[in-house]
Amino acid sequence: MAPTNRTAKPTLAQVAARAGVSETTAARALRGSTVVTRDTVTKVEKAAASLGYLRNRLAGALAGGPSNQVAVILPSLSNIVFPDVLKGLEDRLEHAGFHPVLGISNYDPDREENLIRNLLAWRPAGLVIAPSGTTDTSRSLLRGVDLPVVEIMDIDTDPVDMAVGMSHRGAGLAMARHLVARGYRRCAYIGHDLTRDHRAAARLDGFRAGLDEAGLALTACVTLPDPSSVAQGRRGLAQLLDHAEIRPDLVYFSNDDMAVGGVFHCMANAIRLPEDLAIAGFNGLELGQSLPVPLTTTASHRTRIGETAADNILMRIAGRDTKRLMDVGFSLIEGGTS
Amino acid sequence: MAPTNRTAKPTLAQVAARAGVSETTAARALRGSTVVTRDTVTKVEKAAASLGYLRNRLAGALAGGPSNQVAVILPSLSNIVFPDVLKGLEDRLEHAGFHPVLGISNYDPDREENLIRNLLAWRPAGLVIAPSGTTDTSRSLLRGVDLPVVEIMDIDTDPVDMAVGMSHRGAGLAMARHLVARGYRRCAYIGHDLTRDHRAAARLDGFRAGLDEAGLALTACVTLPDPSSVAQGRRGLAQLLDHAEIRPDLVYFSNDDMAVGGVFHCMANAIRLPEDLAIAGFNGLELGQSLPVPLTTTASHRTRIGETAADNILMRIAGRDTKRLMDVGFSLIEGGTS
DNA sequence: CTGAAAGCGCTAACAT
DNA sequence: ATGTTAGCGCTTTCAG
Repeated sequence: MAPTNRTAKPTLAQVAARAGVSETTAARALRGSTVVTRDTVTKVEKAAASLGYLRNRLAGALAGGPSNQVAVILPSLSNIVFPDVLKGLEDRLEHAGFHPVLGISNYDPDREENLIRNLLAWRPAGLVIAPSGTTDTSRSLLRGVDLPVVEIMDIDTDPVDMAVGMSHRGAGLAMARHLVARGYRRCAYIGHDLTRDHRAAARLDGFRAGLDEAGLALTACVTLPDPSSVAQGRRGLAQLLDHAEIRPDLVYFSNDDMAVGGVFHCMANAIRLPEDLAIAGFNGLELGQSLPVPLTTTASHRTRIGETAADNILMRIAGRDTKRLMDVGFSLIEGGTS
Repeated sequence: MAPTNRTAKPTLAQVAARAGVSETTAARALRGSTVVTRDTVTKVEKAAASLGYLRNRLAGALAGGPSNQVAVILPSLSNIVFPDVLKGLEDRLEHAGFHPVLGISNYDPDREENLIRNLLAWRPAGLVIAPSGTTDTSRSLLRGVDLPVVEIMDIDTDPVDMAVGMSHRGAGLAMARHLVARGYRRCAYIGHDLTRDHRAAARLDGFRAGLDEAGLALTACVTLPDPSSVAQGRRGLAQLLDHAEIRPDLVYFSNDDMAVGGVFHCMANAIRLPEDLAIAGFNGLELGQSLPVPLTTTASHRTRIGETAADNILMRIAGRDTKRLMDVGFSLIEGGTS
């Protein structure tokens, strides 16, 4: 009853032998093929259990069976944004018996290219990637493979296969229009490292366009070299208010982490929100909405992006058709900080 | 120069043929074996590139080559804690050319057991698990395999192979002693679902023991049925202050997310910290330390746990010896909320 | 409903 | 330094 040997893994052949059937039948029984007799299934299952048999999917996948691995490439795990996406992905994959194989590109296109190559070497059933300045080589690698590929987060560019996300430029634009309509005129921006995070850059671009429509321009634009964080946002606002020639009536932050830092700076310095200063962020994190005064921001539907990406990978594996572009949209949250 | 065919993946045999060498030599060249002539390496690499060859690790691993996959099983991705661990893991694995294959148990022992089985079927080079009430079957599965296994987060129980983490009971105990020494006497507790999160339960247990040493007991103990969150913490404190018969001078929260919610409740209701009420959390998240008044809490070294786990998996793969128990410790952060 | 044969693409031995 | 041989453990044909 106990596994006989801790090193030599029992094989299907051994299970078959013990059950007194052929390897083929044993395989069919174990995978729940309907053609096998209930009787044989029981026999084989008993044999497998008694040997402590553990299916070897390496062999299975090599022999032409399906893989249940999906390569997932994300730029970072440092704030909650990508874990939220991953959660959505994992959840749907899990329910279908699939597993994500993870790679973190750290916003580095070369590392990303490497990851693609390494993960494809495992012949996954699909690939999901949140691109970070993808190289031509990367794109041609992805184009050359015969498996469903979903590019996530962004739908502003033309995907190799499928894309799930939202328009970041559109989100920045919508926020600018909204704030201009509410009467803000002296808008400043505080962001993190934009050369790496091109989606944040797209939002800023859209925001600028929205101001421009009203004949306005940013009164100040601070970008800090480090990744976004609450501490960074707090520091950024302190710096901006110290040095800016024009005192802004609103600050648009590159994301909610940064914006919450701004809110904390205001709290600590008796700057009233939104009377003295308005603040807006991006993402719609729970954190921002739980503040004493909820943050004005744009909700990005991160988990839904993950779920939709997974669902479409799974659909394609099942042989069904999918759309090329899936826009999960965004929603403006009118909080109390503006 | 372009990949010849998008479906039929070129094999090593084809590369070898085109380079005019044997399969073995081609393999050696491609994997950077030192015995091959620089000349042949060039030839083979050229052939591989021209065919758009992509290594098939399924075949390699099946044939006895090394796997570079490491199974990783975590209970959740919903707050930043496990993503932080995963980040540490991924970072170190990545640098060694390894990839995590992920499973999320959702704090469900049965799902965990399933994940173990499914992930082991891919014959990973190692396995890292943050157990959630692991079943006997799970433990015997893990004991029966021939690969390095690290149980992470907790070192309060005896590991199957290796364990990396800290004593959660110890953290609760240390916090209680610290707060008692600072003069707090009416301590309450607010937590999330403890039946699922046994590490939070261990902290509470330690905290109680610490109070007990001073002849004290919790004046109130609220546990909410849902997962932890800022909103939940805020609600919990509101509820506690409404209903508690004894007004506490301190509330220990199950973690920082919850504690930050408590801080927000105080801010919104003009409850002064720490004069009217003191608050303590657990984890040492950046969020809590960026508050206008930094949170009193215990720093758990989450990323370090991930890094250490990965390092030890890698050491064992390299054939080196490792310790059974690795305590990364914790550190008390004396913030301004106590 | 079950079985026999062939082979997935690679790597580790063992030659040479 | 390179080649030959023999599988790894399974799944897919194709036959009964």
